[in-house]
Amino acid sequence: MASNAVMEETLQILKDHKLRVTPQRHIILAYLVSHHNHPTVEIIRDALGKELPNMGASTIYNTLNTFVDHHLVVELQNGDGSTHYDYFGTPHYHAICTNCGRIVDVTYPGFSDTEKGLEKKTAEISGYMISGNHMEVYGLCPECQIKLGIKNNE
Amino acid sequence: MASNAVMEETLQILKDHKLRVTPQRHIILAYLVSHHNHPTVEIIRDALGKELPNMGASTIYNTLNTFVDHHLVVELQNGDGSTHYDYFGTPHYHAICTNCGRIVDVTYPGFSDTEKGLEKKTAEISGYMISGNHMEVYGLCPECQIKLGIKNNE
DNA sequence: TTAATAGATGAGAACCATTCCAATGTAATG
DNA sequence: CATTACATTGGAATGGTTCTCATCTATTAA
Ligand SMILES: [Mn+2]
Ligand SMILES: [Mn+2]
Ligand SMILES: [Zn+2]
Ligand SMILES: [Zn+2]
Repeated sequence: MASNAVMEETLQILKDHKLRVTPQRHIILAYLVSHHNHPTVEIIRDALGKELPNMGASTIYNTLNTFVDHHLVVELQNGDGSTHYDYFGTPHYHAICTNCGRIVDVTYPGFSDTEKGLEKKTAEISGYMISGNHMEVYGLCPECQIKLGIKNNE
Repeated sequence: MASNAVMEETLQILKDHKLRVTPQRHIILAYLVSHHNHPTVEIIRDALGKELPNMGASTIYNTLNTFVDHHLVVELQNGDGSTHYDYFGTPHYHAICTNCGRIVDVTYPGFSDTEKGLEKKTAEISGYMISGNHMEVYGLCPECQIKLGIKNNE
């Protein structure tokens, strides 16, 4: 699906939730839809500073929290002290480097079944009414493996 | 396995890593081994205040971070702003209530296979050298379902 | 045992990501 | 237009965690 089709669809979700589509919300969402680097507030702020120089930090936090509340965006921690954000259009999970903090998307055929199975089992065992999940896998990214001399640079 | 056997075994792990077993480390570890309530630093501090009234907050943070570094303890966030800690003797994952923050342990026969499968797939796809994972499932705990009128109190 | 070194604790200061607040601005409603 | 509710902004406040450094304790060396 084209990026602007994704945008249209997502903006519609905001409207359906009776949220106003302000310029700030629009450009933050556009940034997240088109970048999958799992940015922090600071990175978003720097990237959008030219388009909306006066956008307050609290607006970015408010906006992202709103997106999270409506399940458009997920929050991630990689140990660097600040929260990372990710537009969650396509189901996936994350591999996080324990050395440099790099976060990469992962999915595979059948992942959805794994996920559904986990949620179903959890509901049965815990009695929780399940609304979602997060899976994270930790390890050394390929670059750090080389940097730390664990793997040879081929 | 008896609780003090678990303690002995875990203290040995500290010694193997050439870490000193101080009174502070001992009682914090004992607390975590015998409580599975996923406490915060504040809760640990209150609980142990009678045994070691002068224990500094920084000591608790240092100690817990050390345990985390050596994979004896895992950190959890439930959205209340502070980090929760969990002695991780037996592999399990967590169901977290999105309303009240309650964290409960979950496991089931075959969970280990699910986990191993996820790690293996992730290594193949991402090239990461995997060292661990975290799985969390979100939803409403049974009490909150009743409290919010979603489920009847039977 | 004593001396030297490294490791650990504790009190409080500092940090800093995030939230809160009050004032201002703007969109929706009718 | 008038009213109301929603959003943005900048700055202040918050608070969990880390940092600093003096003190203390365990370990090792002599
Ligand atoms: Mn992602
Ligand atoms: Mn647990
Ligand atoms: Zn890395
Ligand atoms: Zn609950």
